[in-house]
Amino acid sequence: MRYHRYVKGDTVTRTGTRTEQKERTRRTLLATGRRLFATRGYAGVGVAEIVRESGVTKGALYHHFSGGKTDLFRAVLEDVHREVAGRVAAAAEAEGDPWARLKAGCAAFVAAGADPEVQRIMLIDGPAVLGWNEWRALDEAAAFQHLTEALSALVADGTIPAQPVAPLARLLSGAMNEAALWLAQSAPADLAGTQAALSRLLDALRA
Amino acid sequence: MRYHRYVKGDTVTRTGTRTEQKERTRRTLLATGRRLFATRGYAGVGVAEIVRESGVTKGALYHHFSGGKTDLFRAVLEDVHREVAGRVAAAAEAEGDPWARLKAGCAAFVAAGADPEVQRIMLIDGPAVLGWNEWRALDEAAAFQHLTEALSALVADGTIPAQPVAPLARLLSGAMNEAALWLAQSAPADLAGTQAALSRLLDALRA
DNA sequence: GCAGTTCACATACCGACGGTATGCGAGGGT
DNA sequence: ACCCTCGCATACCGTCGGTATGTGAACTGC
Repeated sequence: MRYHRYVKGDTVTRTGTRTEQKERTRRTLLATGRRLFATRGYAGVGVAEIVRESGVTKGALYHHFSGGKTDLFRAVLEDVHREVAGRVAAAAEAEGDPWARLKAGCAAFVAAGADPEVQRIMLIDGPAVLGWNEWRALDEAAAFQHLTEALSALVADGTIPAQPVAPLARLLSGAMNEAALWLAQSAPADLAGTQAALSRLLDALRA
Repeated sequence: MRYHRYVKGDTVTRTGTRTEQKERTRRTLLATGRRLFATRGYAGVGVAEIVRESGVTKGALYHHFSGGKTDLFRAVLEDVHREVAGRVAAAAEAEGDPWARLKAGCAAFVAAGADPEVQRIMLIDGPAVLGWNEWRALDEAAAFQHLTEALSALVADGTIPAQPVAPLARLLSGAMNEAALWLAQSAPADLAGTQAALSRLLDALRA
């Protein structure tokens, strides 16, 4: 029941069954990678540093993420995407009518994206590291889907004039991405102004 | 009046004065870098390949761009930004009234961004390589400025309700960036739909 | 038109980094 | 109690970005 790591110099002792330990190592790598990627960017951090701060070696990293640094980043990005999507969904579902849901979801997205940690990973390095196609696929499965659904509902009930929702959703998604990027590196005073501008933009969509 | 390059094996002969030759080398490096960065991305191309295809060595590259690969990319990105800004300005100035200028400029930007070469460099790798702050500064000096001026004019003449133009410009800029990204990797049929959605979004801004 | 200087490169070399092949030893099934 | 599994550790390699130094043609002043 004890996991004894094979180490040359000293002997590191770890606890738990093998699957527990595996999961713990994986989570540690994900957490360390996320922290480092967020603070210094994908290109600015090496795998040596990631494994060092995780208390493991490169062997462990490549065992869990066969694609190496890129695979680890992908996993981190997926986590971030899920987290943001969760926040957006929670904010939206707290509201009753479709219009309020849309505005709450958009505000939540901008607020979430304003987190610098989310930012650098999701909006800056994500497309560059994985390529825009793969990044888009991840986004599609996360927050973007909520946006499309909300817009569809609003078109269905006549709040927004009939039109294809897909291109509109892309435009709004891009607008909010940019808003989040701006907020992360400006005075917090701009948050109100940006949210207000977004709110006006959304209001303008109503017939 | 002849420039004789010092080479071990064979002897490459070049023509022109020293400043002419310098400028030619610089332009060649810029052109090669732009082509390679556009097709395979910043991380996907090495300096060895750039200088090989340029017919020079690393010494030349580091002589012209002391910051190395990053500096070359920055210079390429500035070129691309200038080019896009030029296209946008030309399209806008061809129109008479401010509203038509805005719409023409936006359409031109989306069309320009749809060029995959512009795309990868300006919208994907740009922020990741140089950092968002520096990227933003370049964009600010280029196409983004035209957008802000156009919006200011429309607010001044009452076409658009009075409001701070800066955050609105950022939202629209982000929307158009995303639109361009989408267009570059989708069927050309989507261009019409996206342009239509953007047009509707802009129309919605009018009081 | 010649001597000395400049400078636009070429060459050689280095450290760092991402990736891989292999070894090991504690779980865990039988 | 045995052996196989597998989650790592260790050692090693190729590549790549960057740098220090050399070189000779283009310029400068006399």
